[in-house]
Amino acid sequence: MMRALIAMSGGVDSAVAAMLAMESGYECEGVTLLLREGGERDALSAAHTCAALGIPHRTFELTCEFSRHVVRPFIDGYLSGVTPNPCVECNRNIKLGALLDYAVSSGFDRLVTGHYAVSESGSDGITRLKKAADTKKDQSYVLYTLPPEKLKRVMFPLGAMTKNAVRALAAQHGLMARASAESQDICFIPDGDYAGFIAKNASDTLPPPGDFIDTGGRVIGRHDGHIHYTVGQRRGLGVSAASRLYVIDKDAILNTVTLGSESELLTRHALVKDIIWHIEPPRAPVEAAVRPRYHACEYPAVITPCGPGGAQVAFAEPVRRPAPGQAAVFYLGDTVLGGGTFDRAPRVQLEESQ
RNA sequence: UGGGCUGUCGCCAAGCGGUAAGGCACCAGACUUUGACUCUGGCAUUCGUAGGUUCAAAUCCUGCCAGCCCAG
Repeated sequence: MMRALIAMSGGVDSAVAAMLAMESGYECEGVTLLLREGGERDALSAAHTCAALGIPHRTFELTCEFSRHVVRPFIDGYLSGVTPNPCVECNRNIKLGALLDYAVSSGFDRLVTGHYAVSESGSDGITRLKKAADTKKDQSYVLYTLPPEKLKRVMFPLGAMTKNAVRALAAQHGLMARASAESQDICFIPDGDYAGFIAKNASDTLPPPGDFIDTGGRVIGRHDGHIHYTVGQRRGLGVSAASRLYVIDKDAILNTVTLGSESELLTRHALVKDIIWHIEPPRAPVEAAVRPRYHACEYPAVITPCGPGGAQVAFAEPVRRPAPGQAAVFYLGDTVLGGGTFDRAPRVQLEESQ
C-alpha cells in the first residue's frame, strides 16, 4: 500500500485533504509543522482530527528553517527595498521543501497538502502544476517553485473542489477541525503590522524617514521610512494631490520613495530573475500569460529569456508596475509554465514610461 | 501708507441669491493564506469675522481681521 504523509495545519482544508487521501487508498499519517511559538494549538487541533480519522499524528519542528528561509529573508528583503512574498518562500523551502524531503526520507510515497491547486500527469508522463477548479481559491501562484520532479511526489486532493464543497464534506464527516476563519495576513505577523515586526527585529538598521519625490525628482513630502511602502501602494501616503498618487518606485540607497499618478505607474516591461521552469527552458521568446501578484488575473505577455534564470517580460498592454520581490508566474491556460521573482526595474524603464 | 486681489472640511477646489459638488488625505467595513490593489460606507447645519439688505445670502452691501501682489 502506498503511504502518504498529510501536512495538517489544524484547519478544515488539510483535514478534508487527509480524508480524501485515505479514501483513495493511501495509508495515511498526519504531520503538523512547528514553525514558531504558539504552534502547539494547531498541532493539538490536527491531532484531534487525526484521532477522528483513525490515523497516526506526529509533529515536525522546523523553527530554525522557517526563521532562516522565510522570516529572515522577509525582513532582509524589505530592508533592501523589495517586497517579498513569504508564502512563496515557505512553500518552496518549508512545506514543500524540508517537509517533502522529510516525507521522502521517511519512506512516504506522497506528501499531501490542503492547497487548492492541481498536479496532473500529462500524456508525456510529466507532472505539471495547474490552477485549481475553484479559481477564487486557486493557489497555484504560490506553488510555482514546485517543478515537475518535486510535484510528482505531491498530492493536492482539494484541487478539484470548491471551498464550499470542502466545508460541506468536513461537516458531513464530522471533521470540525476548528470552525476556523480563513487564514490571512502573514502567519508569523498575526497583527498584520509587518513594519512594526521588522522594526522589532532590525531596530539598529531600520531605514530612517526620508523624502517622497515625484517623477521629476522634486521633493513633495516626507515618508516614514521606505519599508512602509511598496510599489503600487496608494493609501497611507499622507500626501495630498489633485489625483490619486501611487508609489511607483523605491530607492533603498537614496532612501527615496517616488510617487506618481496611475498613468505613471503603468509599464509594459518587467525583469524577472531566478526563474524555475516547469517546461524545457526556452531559448527563444515565448508567449504566456503572466500573473504579477497573488490576487490578480494574468496578462498576456512575451517572455524573452535573458541571462541565467532571467527573462524580460513585455506585456501586450500596459500594466500596473509589478513590485520588485513579488513573484511572476507564467501560465499557458491553466498550466503553470514556470515563474520567478520580479527584479528591480532599470532606471531607463522608469523614464521611458513617463 | 496708497492701489489691486484673495479668504469655502487637514490640502486642492466647485459655487455667482434659493437653502454647501468633486478630488486628495483620513476613518470604518468588505475582499484576501504576502505586501499591495480594488470595492462600499463615513467625513463642513456651515462658507475669515461683525453687522446690514432680502421670504431666502457662501453668494449683494458695509466695517473689521488675515494673506498675497503692485506701487513707494
